Amino acid sequence: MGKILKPVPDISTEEKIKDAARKVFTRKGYSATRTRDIAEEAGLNLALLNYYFRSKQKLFEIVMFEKMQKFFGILLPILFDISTSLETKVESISASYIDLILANPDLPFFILSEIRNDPGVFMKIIQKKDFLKNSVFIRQIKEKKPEINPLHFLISLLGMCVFPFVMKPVLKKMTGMEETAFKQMMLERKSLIPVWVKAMLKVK
Amino acid sequence: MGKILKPVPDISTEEKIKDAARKVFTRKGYSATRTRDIAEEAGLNLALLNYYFRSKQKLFEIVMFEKMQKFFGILLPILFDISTSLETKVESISASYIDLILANPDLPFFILSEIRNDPGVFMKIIQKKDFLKNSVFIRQIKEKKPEINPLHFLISLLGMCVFPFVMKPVLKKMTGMEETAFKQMMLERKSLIPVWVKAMLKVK
DNA sequence: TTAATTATTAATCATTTGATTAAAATATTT
DNA sequence: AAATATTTTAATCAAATGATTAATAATTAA
Repeated sequence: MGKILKPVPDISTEEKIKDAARKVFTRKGYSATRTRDIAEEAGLNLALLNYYFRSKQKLFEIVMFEKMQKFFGILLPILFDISTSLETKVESISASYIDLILANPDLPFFILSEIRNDPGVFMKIIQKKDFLKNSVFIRQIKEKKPEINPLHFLISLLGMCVFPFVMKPVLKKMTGMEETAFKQMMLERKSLIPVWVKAMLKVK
Repeated sequence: MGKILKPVPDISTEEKIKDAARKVFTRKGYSATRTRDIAEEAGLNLALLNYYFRSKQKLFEIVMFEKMQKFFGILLPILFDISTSLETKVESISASYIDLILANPDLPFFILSEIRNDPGVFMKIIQKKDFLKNSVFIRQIKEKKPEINPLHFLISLLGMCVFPFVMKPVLKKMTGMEETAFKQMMLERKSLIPVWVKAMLKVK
């Protein structure tokens, strides 16, 4: 017998709410989320949401900001890395984006959806209008393919990495594919996409 | 003077409601749409929605079904066309998808979003689980690239066509790009994507 | 023209939902 | 231990929202 040595270090109420909010908001989006869903998910009284965070909106903003940092925090450092080659950047983006989304399947849809609903939320992450054009990545593409708008390649690269996750429900319905098979394909893409992008940059 | 010859043929109330519902549902999604938004958009009394269509849900299903037909009605005939080459199919898909979405900018996000919320709505369009695997398109790819899962190429093709529209709000914020410049880029992609896909199928 | 049917409106209902409050429980300080 | 501060709860509020109703207007049939 004997008393319990570690008296339940237990996660704080505030953090329980944020955890639940992350889960529900990213799965259902702001509009479809009820504050009661979050309270239930957290196993807490509804009033505690307003006690710790002032409103649904405020709680959402905290979650949204976190998620945006996750999503763009991977991309931006790579795009602006002066020490790596274009090829290396393409490999890094493929690998880290696919790994990130495999670990956070609802992330891309959530981000794209909420930025679409309110492009204003995006401001806190992205400062200047045209900072992307001066990125190392874009300049490296322009060097290799001066005749084509370099944005085309960034868009295609991101599309090949992210879009499969966005269309996953469609894909599953159309192919009968299971989750494990899907994940397997996404792992394959980590090495396929760089090969494809290199081919795209070389052609014509 | 003289009386009006055509005495306002005017669109029917029922159609006015559907028009408004199409617009509001596709822009905001099911959850964020208020029946009052639709009534206001149509310039009609709220009760008429329930008079002509039984409920918000029923009205939504009609719109959703239409939109799915639009979205998949383009893709499926091409994928199953036995009379065209793989190259032709890739060109058709690029061209017709990009044109379709340029004319209906909210379409892809709406479709992907609502299928994600309720994969059941998809059933009415897609019948068998694995019908895609037996499509001419997939077989043609398998012939040309037996060592890679042919789905990879379909996913990449669709990603390159559709994803730019899904990430448009992000793109605009990050580049300061205007609507006309965006459209211009999408027109360029109609010819770029087939070139890229061919290169992807050839490489390695 | 009158009667019957159909379409439209304003008012209202019942739920849902984000938020608040006052009391109770728990923890902290003195 | 008593006093004070903090956290949690149940009950409730007000506004929003999908839906209905009963009365009115417009159209069609007799």
